[in-house]
Amino acid sequence: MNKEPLINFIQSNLPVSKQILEDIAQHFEYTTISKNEYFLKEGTISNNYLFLAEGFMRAFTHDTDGNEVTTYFYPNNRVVFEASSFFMRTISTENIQALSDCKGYSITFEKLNMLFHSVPAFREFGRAMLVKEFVAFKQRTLAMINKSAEERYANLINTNKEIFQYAQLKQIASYLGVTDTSLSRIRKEFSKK
Amino acid sequence: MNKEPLINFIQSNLPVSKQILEDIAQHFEYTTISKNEYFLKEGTISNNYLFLAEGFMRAFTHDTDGNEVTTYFYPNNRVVFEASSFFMRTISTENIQALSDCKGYSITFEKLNMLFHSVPAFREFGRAMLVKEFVAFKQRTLAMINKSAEERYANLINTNKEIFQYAQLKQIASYLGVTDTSLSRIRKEFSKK
DNA sequence: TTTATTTCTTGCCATTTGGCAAGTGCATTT
DNA sequence: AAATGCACTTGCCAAATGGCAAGAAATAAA
Repeated sequence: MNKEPLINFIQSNLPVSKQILEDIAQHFEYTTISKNEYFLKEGTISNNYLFLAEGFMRAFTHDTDGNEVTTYFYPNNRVVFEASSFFMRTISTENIQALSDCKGYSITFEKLNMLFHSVPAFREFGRAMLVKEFVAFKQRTLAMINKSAEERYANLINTNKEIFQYAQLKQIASYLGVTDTSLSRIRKEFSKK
Repeated sequence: MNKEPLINFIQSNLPVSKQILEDIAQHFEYTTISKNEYFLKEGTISNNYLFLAEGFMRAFTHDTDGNEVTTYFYPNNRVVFEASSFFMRTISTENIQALSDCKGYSITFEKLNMLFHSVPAFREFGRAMLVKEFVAFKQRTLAMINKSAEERYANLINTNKEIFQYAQLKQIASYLGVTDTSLSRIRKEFSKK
């Protein structure tokens, strides 16, 4: 079983020896998730931390009216986890679903903590991933406040074009904070330019 | 120097012995910040992690047009830090400013890491604070997407009334993602009910 | 291929929010 | 007390976005 993608990813975020990397990677296990299946279901406690080597996923929750709201998209070469449920052991209000067939390497909460304990340097990695997600959310909040829907759309298409390849309009719309109707129009306007 | 508030706060988030608590608290130092002064200035690397015992603060940044956007309010009995700059050692794009005279206990990045190392259980505390902030931002993003300005206002006044005591309208407006004009109107509508 | 189903687009109009400028109220200064 | 400066409010109108329903296009099923 080839864990190169995982090892490369960790290495690019944490400068440690090849030996330690192997040691860390060994505790992750190969995982596949078929298109439309769930990595996490709301109502459960998340117990898996995943490095997504191939594929595409999205997180979503339901608003007070019961509508799906996409909260995040996960391209490959990223870690996928729901911070609050996974680390705080609380019941998740979010779902994480594969939008294409996915392959990756996952580790349980218990094992991850064991690794944090036995490989102190790896804690930095864990923290970095957490902070990274945090920053992404902060920026998104900020964009929601001071960018127009069209600007948010433009930014998304410029930085994450692959989203449009995997997700459907409605899912992207709720992520951008507009209705699918509006997104359709924005798209039209945008294509004129 | 009485560190009771700090000790009580840590204890409420982490079940460890009185002895360990004292040990942790001993590394924090008493800090005061006068009204309108800065705990963090954009352009610098944040090096302090603060437990705010008394007072009220806000974080803000500037949007692309140069306008101030309030990104967070910090009531007392909370920790105050800018995750990305503090933990990743990056230059902050945010300011954190005292909205009233503040008192608290702060610790440097270096010392905090030393504590995480020497008191393993305390790492859980650090992670919990990070996740807590994260969750708060997620919820705010969600609210920006699927709540009207009036609902966001109603929620804020119900859960954080003290904000209205310390912050001015314009600061609250940018936090809620509306103009001060609109907030003024929302407020008027709201008071009718 | 034909039919059925789902996704996306569009027209029409309503609602929300913004922009600007004038006005009011309160506090500080002189 | 008068003048100045902020913070906040309000009126008027414009711009952005939403809601609904019908239609077009794409996709899946028969």
